Amino acid sequence: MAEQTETVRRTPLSRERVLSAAVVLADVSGVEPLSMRKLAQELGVVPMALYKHVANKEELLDGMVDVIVGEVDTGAGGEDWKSTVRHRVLAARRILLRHPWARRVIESRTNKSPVVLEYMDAMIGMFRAGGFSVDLTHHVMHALGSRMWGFTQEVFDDSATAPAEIPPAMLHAMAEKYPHVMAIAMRADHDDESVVGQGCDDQFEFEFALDLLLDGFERLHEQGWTSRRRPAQR
Amino acid sequence: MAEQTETVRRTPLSRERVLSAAVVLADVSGVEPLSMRKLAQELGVVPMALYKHVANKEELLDGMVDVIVGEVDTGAGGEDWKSTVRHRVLAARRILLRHPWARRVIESRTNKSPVVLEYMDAMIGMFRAGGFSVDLTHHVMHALGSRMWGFTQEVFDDSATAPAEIPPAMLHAMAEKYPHVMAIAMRADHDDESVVGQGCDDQFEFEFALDLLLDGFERLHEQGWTSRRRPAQR
DNA sequence: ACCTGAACACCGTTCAAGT
DNA sequence: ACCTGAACACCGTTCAAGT
Repeated sequence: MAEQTETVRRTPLSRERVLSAAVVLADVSGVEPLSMRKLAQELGVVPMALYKHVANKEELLDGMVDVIVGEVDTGAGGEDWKSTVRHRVLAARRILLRHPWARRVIESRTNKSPVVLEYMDAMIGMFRAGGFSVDLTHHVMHALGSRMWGFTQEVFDDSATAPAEIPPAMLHAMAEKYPHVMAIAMRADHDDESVVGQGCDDQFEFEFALDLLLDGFERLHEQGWTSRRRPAQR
Repeated sequence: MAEQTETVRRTPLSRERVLSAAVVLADVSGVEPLSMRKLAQELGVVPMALYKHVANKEELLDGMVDVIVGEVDTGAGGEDWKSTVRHRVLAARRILLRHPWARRVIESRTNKSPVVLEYMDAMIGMFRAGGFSVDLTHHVMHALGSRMWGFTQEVFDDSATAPAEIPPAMLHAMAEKYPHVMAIAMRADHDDESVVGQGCDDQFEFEFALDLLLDGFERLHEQGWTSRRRPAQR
């Protein structure tokens, strides 16, 4: 019996095994319910055994981010800086969409791991290779923000306001209180055949904003922008 | 003695008192350590007493966001849609900077409260009043994202990589591994007198990105953009 | 030296027992 | 009917006792 238990735990615990098990667990049921204790149980190990491979839960989360960032396809650039950046960001997005919890965790990390620094360094390098000044690149990276990881905080979630099971009386009341929100949720455009409550195409929204930013960056670069002048003042 | 205790609790508990106490507590020591139990203690009340005014901790957080959003100065618009939006966003930012925890909490909310819906409705209305189509406004709101609340996730935090107490040997090693990150952290521009590690001006970065977006929105609007065509394709 | 069970100091929330 | 103490089912992590 004790022997069989030994057999089950054949593969010894390692940082990698801990991290990938954590990623799988988060993929399956989210990060919030992910606990050191549950992770240990999943690995058939006593909770304290984890602390041999990660100092604490914070470091576990750091490691999980590294796993995800490591999955991003860094091959296949483009011809110019713009398509290179675009490709990398969309490659990151593909990974992030597979690990929805990663968005929140990446945002909560304060210490940048070597893996994360390397990713950012590469992205900065793309702008520099495109001839961007250190100055402009700096601001451009800030403007890009979390979009460089392929995600945005969807703070405008009209799918929640969308039709579904909402009773007509309530819809009517909402349309009176929040006419603009409802107009968008309903996509009721006068000069167009209205498609009611079709939800959002997140990928389209992401690329819309990404391209808007990249176009803006390009314009500033071409104008030889420096931080002496503000973008609003041309 | 029992009488005095009564006297101390003079003002009866109310939803408002619970929420504002929670906001104060979060301002002082952050949201993470904020617990129902500590909040109750702060109010001189048994933990369960809170549940008379908020259904659970989620609803407490919802309410806290409402308090913050309610603080945003909604007066004083501008002449055109652009300056109106700009003013509102920067007004929101002023409030958010006073409640640093609110950023994270706003992002974590999935249910939009009436207060939040009203804020978004007003913002959508600003674009609509500026002549924006429902279609364009929809995408523009997505592109604005959390920036409509006056904050961005500062995922590119070079203050962490900045000088401070980092030993020169380590700085040198980092400059070899992450040359681009360090170049930006050091602000070492060749064709300019280099100012070493001055940290970031968050307000400048915020306005830089905000204006970049607003300029982009304006351009699309003037071009009569519709979602049939993608922004990258002009 | 390594490993780990029990313990500590917390949580949010339920529930039954008190008034 | 209202209020609340105790309890439940969890946490992350420390630590001392076992091997």
